[in-house]
Amino acid sequence: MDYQKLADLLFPDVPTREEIEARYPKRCLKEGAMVTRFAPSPTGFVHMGSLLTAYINSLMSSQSGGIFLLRIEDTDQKREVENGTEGIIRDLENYEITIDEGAMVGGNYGPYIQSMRKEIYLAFVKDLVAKGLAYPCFCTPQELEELRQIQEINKERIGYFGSYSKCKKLSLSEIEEKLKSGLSFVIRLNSQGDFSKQHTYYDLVKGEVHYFENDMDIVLLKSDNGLPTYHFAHAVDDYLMGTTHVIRGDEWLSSLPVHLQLFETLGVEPPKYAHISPVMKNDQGTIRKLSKRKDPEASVNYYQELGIPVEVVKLYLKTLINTNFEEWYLSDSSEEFLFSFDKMPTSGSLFDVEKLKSISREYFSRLSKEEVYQGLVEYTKKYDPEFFEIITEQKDYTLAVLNIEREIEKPRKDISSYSDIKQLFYYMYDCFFFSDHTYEEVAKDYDPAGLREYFQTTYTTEDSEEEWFGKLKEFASNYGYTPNRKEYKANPENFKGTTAKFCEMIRLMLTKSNQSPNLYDILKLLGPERIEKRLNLFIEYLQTK
RNA sequence: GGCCAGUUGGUGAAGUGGCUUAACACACCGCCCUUUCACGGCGGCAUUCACGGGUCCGAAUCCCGUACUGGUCACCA
Repeated sequence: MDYQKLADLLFPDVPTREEIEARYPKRCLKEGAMVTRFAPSPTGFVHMGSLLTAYINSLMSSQSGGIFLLRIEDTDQKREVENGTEGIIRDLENYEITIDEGAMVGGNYGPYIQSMRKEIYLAFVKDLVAKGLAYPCFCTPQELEELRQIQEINKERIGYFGSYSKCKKLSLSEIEEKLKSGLSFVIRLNSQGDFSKQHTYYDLVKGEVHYFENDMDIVLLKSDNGLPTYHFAHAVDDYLMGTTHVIRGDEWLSSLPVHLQLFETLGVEPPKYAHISPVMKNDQGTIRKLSKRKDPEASVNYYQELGIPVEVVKLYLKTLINTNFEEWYLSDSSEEFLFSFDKMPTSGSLFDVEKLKSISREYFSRLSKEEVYQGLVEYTKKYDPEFFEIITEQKDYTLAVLNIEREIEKPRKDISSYSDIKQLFYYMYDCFFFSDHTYEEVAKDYDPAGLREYFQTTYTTEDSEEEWFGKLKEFASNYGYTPNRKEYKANPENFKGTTAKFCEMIRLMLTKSNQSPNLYDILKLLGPERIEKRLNLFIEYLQTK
């Protein structure tokens, strides 16, 4: 068979492989620099699993001084979503994952959208056909279905291979005839693989994996639009784009033999592969992949709506990528942390929102009041306009509120998201305090007279915290609240309660809640006027009880 | 169903033949500190690494089998 003739017949006006290759010179990067890529379909959004993949790719390239590129795999038009690419880029931007080159960003190895690379794939396919390594197949979906059924009945492997590859046996004139009659065709690989031969591959994450050579004549070029299949596009693109490391989900592990074979057939070096395990979820006892459709926490927007900072999600992802990262982060080490493939988990890890929130609390506790304020402004602007108004009108006051037990050696760790803040500090704002909330349970023996007297005679805004507390104790003590717990425990009937009880009243009066940060700070910030109003309300409330 | 991979507390996991009476972190529990809640401190939480067998002086670590979980078997990526 004259393969060159066949190639010309099939693809008359297509550039040569050499012409294409000339456009993609070898990259000049320093030793060890990784060229990685994120290659999603343009489905319009990035979910937690793909964000993790993208992030690992980005991390590995940037820490090695390499390139991270974004390629859009839009060879399946059925999957395409309007503005799908923009959505992906927006999500990556939100997560501050920098794309060095790629779709909508540009670069010297483009185009980075596969549908725009049609002639490139054609050139490579033509080259393979001319070498007898690929051939046209005219089998209809019905024929393939029949073949599958036969193989199923015979308990054979399913696929287009060996003696089942009937189009491989077509003569040139037969092909010519079919073409003339306008039959549509795909281009298949003429597989040289031997399924009985086993090899070992060293995956960067999974370690040694064993596989058999591929002997299936897989489809390279699809019939409908002349676009390549994923497998072929992957080989061609990553070769031309100079990808050194393919980091992808481990659902691809089983097609690794095909991909390795494709690179071999093209006569080029394959990239190194790292197959990462998916993020899982325990769904009422069954463990499965985190699903965008079923799990709200799989959506990257979920965290933005909750007000969990991007940095926190990234921090959490980093702990999933390499668990020793967390130890490093907590240790405040000045040394740079380097991620490594062999520390990545080989089996899927469960996504733990509790852990993420804990990381978030730690993160928030390290922020300055300005940083929290800034983040809160951005968050409320989008998700809570009412609160936004209030905090921008009362900026300095809000700053002071946010600084309660912050910027000290052991700051509070009770904020896990921007949406927590309003709930945590509502009582610092009259508009919320007086409208939305009710007092938490009130003990029967609260003594409003004592409270009133305390504020009339003893409390002053001038005192330092120690002075304040000293005076409070003294006052409460004279009023029957002992500062001595043991004494109280021994003879409870002799006292109205302990200092704690007295503080409890103040706290309830100020916040309607029986838990809050340090009273001293709250009193000071609220100021005499607000205190007076709250005192009156509280006493009124107690009298109705 | 075939093939491939994985399986260490409630969770993420360290661990690569003796330094492991299994690190660290989250969660949980107890105590201490204390004006509440947090924070912080101290302690508890796997006598055992899915199960069964084997190799070895010695196994979570190596080998075999079983179970379970996941992935994959498209002109989808």
